[in-house]
Amino acid sequence: MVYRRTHQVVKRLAARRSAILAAARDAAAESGMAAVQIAPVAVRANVAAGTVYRYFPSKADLISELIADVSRDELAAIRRAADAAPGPSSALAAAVSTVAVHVLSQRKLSWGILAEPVDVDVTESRLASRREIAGEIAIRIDAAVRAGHLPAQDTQLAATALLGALHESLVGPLAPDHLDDPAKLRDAVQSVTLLALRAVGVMDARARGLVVQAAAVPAKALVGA
Amino acid sequence: MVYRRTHQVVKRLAARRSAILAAARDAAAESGMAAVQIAPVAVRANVAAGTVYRYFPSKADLISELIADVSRDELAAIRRAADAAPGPSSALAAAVSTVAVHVLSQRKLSWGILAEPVDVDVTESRLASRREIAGEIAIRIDAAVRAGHLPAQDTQLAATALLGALHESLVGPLAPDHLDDPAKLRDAVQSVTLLALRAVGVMDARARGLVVQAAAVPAKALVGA
DNA sequence: CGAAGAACTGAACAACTATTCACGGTCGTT
DNA sequence: AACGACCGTGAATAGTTGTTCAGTTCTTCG
Repeated sequence: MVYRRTHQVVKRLAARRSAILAAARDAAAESGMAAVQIAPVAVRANVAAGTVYRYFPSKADLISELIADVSRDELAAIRRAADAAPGPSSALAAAVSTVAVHVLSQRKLSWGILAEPVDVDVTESRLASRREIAGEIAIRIDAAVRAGHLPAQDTQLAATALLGALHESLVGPLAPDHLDDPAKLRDAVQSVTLLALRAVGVMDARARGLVVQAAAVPAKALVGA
Repeated sequence: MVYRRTHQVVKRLAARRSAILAAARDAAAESGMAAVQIAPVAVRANVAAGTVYRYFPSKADLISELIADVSRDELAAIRRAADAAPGPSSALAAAVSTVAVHVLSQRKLSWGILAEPVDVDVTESRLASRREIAGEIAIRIDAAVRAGHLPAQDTQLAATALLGALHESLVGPLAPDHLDDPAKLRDAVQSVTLLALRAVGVMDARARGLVVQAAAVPAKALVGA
């Protein structure tokens, strides 16, 4: 009666778990959150429906973890971009651009993570996700304020507003469909970044410069996606 | 076999219809969209569940009409406020402030109308609602651009972004709960209006002036609500 | 008043999916 | 190899609500 999981088994279990999460992610990216149903996800992951419940207590947990995963990726990308920037204002511009590029390169998935109706309650994880990302943006705004590049303001509120602007204009239902044209995608990223920077108080002329710099790097990622 | 609806009956039918819509609206305002279920709404409206289907083909139609109704009210308020303003920039500021005040004075309802998950598909009516309101804001931005008060820009994109910023920061899940303090409410309206005006290119100093003016009128509405 | 049509009722129905669980297969220890 | 524990299966279950409809009540008009 002494059964211990061998390293091999542990690895296989972890792989299954990832496969299920990946299947959920793929389903969401392809057909939206409504397509993330236990049975289809299980098929995609090459397991039976019941197996999903060996790894996730409920559908809500599965989707919550999916949301957390995607957020983690995005947060890391934002930090990377911002940390690589030469100064606080550039960092802010880079952070904003990165968010824009990310949501645009995975519009359906982003929409699913952010706001698409789901039949189970995932408000908690969505809230956590936004809080983290808004917090990161707030930090960058704060740095720019302290550097004297921006007027004093409620940075948390500003960060939240910026995220709302990005999401609504790029992945919301009103967002235009310029998926066909890479040039238009870049334009959209730049326009929205410009709006965001001006919103927190960057002067128009300076903002335009920052936007061009910030757009240079992630533009590649966008084309590649 | 000549049965004709008497004026009295027509009026009663219309009243019932309104009662059902009002019941739905109340339910949404009180407990969110999840509470807008046929049976409870019917009880609220003092009719049987089946009766609801004499007036609305399906739950989706009921909710769509609810969304359209609320949007109509908001749109009218925006137009009224903007038209009463002395100039294009003031009009824009007034429009933005009005949206802010409206969503804050009915947070739960606004959230329900805008983005709260619903089990039936209402994307169409939500889209129409946003399109109308964003269009109105776009018109005001355009006017300010043509008056030379703002730099040239994609007004539709800008309007969408502004709405996103307002909604996310005031009624989104990350919005702080300052329902308790009227002063903080006014602060929030002003802060967000300021962000919005700067976003489209109003200079900081001028924007601050516009915000104070625009806040003066609707502030009363907010206190009254 | 009475017949015919319209409106209303609310209990029964239907459809959709998350979740369960008894069974069979696989893995680890002795 | 044998045994026990765990892992995987997928058909059956269950709970939730929108929707229907046969019967009842109300309204109109000859």
